[in-house]
Amino acid sequence: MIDGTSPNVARDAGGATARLNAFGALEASELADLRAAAGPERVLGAEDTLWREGDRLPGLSLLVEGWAASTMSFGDGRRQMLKIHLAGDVLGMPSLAMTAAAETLVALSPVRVRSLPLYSLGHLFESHPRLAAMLFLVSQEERVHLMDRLASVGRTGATQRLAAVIVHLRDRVERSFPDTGDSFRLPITLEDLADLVGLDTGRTRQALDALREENLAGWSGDRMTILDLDALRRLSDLPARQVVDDPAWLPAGE
Amino acid sequence: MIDGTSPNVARDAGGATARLNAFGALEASELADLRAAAGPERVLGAEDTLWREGDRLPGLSLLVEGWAASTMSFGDGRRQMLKIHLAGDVLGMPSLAMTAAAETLVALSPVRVRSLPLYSLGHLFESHPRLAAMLFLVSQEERVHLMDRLASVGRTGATQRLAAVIVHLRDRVERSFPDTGDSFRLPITLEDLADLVGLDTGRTRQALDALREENLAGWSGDRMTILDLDALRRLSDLPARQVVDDPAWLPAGE
DNA sequence: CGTGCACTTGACAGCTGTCAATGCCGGTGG
DNA sequence: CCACCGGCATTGACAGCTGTCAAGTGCACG
Repeated sequence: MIDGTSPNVARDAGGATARLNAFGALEASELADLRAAAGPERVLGAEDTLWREGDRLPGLSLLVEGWAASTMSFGDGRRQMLKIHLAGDVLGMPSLAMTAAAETLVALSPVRVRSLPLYSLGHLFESHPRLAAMLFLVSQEERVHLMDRLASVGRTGATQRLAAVIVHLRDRVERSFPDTGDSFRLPITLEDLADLVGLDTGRTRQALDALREENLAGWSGDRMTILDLDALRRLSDLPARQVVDDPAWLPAGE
Repeated sequence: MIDGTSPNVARDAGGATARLNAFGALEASELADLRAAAGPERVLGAEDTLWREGDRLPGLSLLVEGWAASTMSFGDGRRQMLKIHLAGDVLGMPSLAMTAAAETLVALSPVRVRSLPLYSLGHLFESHPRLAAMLFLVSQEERVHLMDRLASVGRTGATQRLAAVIVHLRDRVERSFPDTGDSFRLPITLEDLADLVGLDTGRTRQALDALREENLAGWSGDRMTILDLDALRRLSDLPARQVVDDPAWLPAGE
């Protein structure tokens, strides 16, 4: 592995199963076809760009290992980080609906990715309806995540926003790597974190200090440590989202 | 019709086709099954609630006619409006991934809705993969929309944010009702608009005045009038998103 | 030992939210 | 018909929060 902190739970089928399994166990034939569809692994370095907003989307990518981020930039250079992607995430789905990529995708650390050709997506909807429905559900989950972020950024102040981001991150890391303790690696710069929260670096530092001061969370070097998750969540004022287990309406596997 | 301003383009199959047709024409059998799956029409009054965040989601709803909004509220009463729904929208999809509804859904005007039972969603993925893929694409489009909003709210000031919201609204109204001119009905209160943009009513009024001052847009009573769309879009600093026409990878219709 | 990059800190202006006072309008009840 | 009331909109004062900018620090790298 490139990096010592990514357990291989996400490697089953090139990084896709960690997220999909949340909505029900994958069957053997589904897994096999997923494996077959994904292209060979490619390795990219930190700060490499998979694609830029405005580009024609080259296709979907499965993030097998490492950290990546999607961002949107404004004309004056301001940048909003939309999401940090972890191993197991499928990259590029939103832009499928558009003629040009809506987001820029950059590696935050060295990453390993496998591309997923578009025709195989069509095949997937035809041959594996249950798998397609799971992909659909992952997208709905992302929508909820974005809605949470929008509400947080639109209606709360610096510290509260930062708390929300940290809690979200922790929940996602925990779900991908269930054995994560109260601290996880977060290999980004302060400016990246500021872009993620929607603040400048000065205010982000202040907010971090505030969280540290109240023994809620600490960030040193590239490691985020949660000191009081419940209090952080209360501060963020967002409910703990619980992903549905195995929706009754899912088509049966074949 | 309840209200004089909604053309019936969206009524083909109970409100779903306006959005789905964007990604390719629906076939006869697809249409017929959609029609059959949707429940009877229900009429709700303005300010009626379809469901509240935290509720168990009663199921999907097709918005046949009228305006609705999804919102998220914080403990202290602050509220973020996530989206204004138009006739043709499918309501409730994000919460499918969760055990409890993530958003509150309220009618902004009298509305007509048809419920779409969950088991029929499973059937849809099995029997109409092409239709399922279109529903998938609609979700991706929504993700891009949320990403745009997040970037706008996170990184731009009051007037710019308001401009972005107005442009987004116009684009969506225009797409659902192609014969819309430079003005459309927007039956919401100033406070609703403020909740949508992520501002208070005072600042929203100021921003509206600023747009009016520069002959970009005007809002009087319940009607929004676009005076200079290009300038508005430039101000918002978000690219004009172009929805993909007929993706090559879509499964063939049967 | 220099150079560059990221981080830290602080002053300051500008923007935004809160709050309160006022006006407007439609609906209700006398 | 008229007085009253409640909801919504408008406006302004004010404090507080946030972004910009600049200077200084520490560290990794060459």
